[in-house]
Amino acid sequence: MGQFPFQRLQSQLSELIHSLPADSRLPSEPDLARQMGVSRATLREAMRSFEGQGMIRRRQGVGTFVVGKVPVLESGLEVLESIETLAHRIGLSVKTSALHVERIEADEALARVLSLPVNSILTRVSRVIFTDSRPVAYLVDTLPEEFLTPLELGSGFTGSVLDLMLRRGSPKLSTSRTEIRAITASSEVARALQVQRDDVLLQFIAYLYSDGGQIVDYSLSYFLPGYFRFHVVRRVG
Amino acid sequence: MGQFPFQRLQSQLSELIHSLPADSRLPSEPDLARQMGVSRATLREAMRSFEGQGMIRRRQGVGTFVVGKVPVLESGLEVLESIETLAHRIGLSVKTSALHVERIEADEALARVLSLPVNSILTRVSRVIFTDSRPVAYLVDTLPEEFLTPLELGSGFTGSVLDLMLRRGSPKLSTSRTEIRAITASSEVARALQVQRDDVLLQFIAYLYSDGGQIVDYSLSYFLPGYFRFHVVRRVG
DNA sequence: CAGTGGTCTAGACCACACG
DNA sequence: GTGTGGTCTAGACCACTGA
Repeated sequence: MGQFPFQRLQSQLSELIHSLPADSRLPSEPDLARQMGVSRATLREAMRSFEGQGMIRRRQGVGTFVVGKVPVLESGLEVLESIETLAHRIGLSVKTSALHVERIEADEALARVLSLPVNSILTRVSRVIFTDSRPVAYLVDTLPEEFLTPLELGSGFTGSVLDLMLRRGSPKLSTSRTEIRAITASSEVARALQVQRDDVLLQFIAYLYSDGGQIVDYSLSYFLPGYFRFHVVRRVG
Repeated sequence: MGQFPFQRLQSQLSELIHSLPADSRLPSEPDLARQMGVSRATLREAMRSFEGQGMIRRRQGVGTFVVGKVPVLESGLEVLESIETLAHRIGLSVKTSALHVERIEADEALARVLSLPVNSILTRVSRVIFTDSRPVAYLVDTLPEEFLTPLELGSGFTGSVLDLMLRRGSPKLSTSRTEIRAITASSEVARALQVQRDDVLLQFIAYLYSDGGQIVDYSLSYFLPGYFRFHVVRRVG
């Protein structure tokens, strides 16, 4: 056995993956491990990075597949827009699924971020965005009941709280302060996005303000790298 | 044995870590695995996420330590500034180490991003930023020799190409287009930042333009989450 | 040198998808 | 049921640190 099984493995796997057509299936893990002359644990560890780069996709009970070119949702961060609007502008088709609307009470942490008393009534909207028959973003909006009640969400509601407010025209919105983080997927988010626990994600934590300076919406967004490309133009000095 | 060793493990470990004072050492991995009633592999997998969150730090040959509160470098993305300038503005002390300056030739990929002929002479400046006696950022600048030669870098050069150009006053700089990604650490970057391979990092890919529209500098930046907090103010519609 | 974290192995059992 | 990926185990050896 070589002294650096891991690096050798990665290049071997890279060649194998690139040599196969899109959507084709790789050998099963036990078979592939035997072929490569390593244990299954080592094989899986090496595969992790390829999955993180979006080159392969593993589906439990089915197999491991080569991923072809994927549509990319590219956007500047200067202007706030919904994923739906972004996709439409680019000419890409996205679908909302797993749309859930809940009525919840503010715990201490939520009360603090929304500047409200504890136990205030809130509306929570969570949803998963699909494109290319794959979940690529998981979005959770939390906002005071005064701005949105579950009852207001009739048919035709796509899940975008931002678009709904813009369509409604009230409250008047001004800006969103968005923090950008790199994180690993929790069990909950991993399930929603059909990735492994501990896979890398881009996270936005956003506070949306009305033109009166009030916090209208607190949102958490999780994006699959590879399907999104965010950029910002920074001025010097 | 319980049916979900992993989740139980995580909460047990979380309690243990929080119950210990900063900088204290955890039991060795074999000991801890025995105490928790799991195999060492499972223990290490659970520890990964804590390390990713910056709660613990593992050092080969030494041990695993609880990390206390760490200084955070917070910054908006609207304005481009060097890490040194940012740290100074916040009142934090950072040190540059592993400063390397090379003279290289543009390969095909570099030539394309810098809009130059292949084999053009380039200057590459790479460095690691320390704070709190820990590497927290790894920065690589690549730029045409006409803008910076290795010879220009006398003593007092901190490593910031941006600051040097601003001090020098030429070329005149306008904006930087910065792409923001969540990635896992390659072996090279992992070594520089003293983290595990596959640990999550925030990456900036930046193109710095002169006011003539020419690309002056192409930079890759890798940030340890937990030590940096980047945000952007987005306007609506 | 002894002790630590980093890597790897061979095998087992589980949860899941699909015929 | 059969075969897949997901998880876990017990043990081994390596690379590194610091006394």
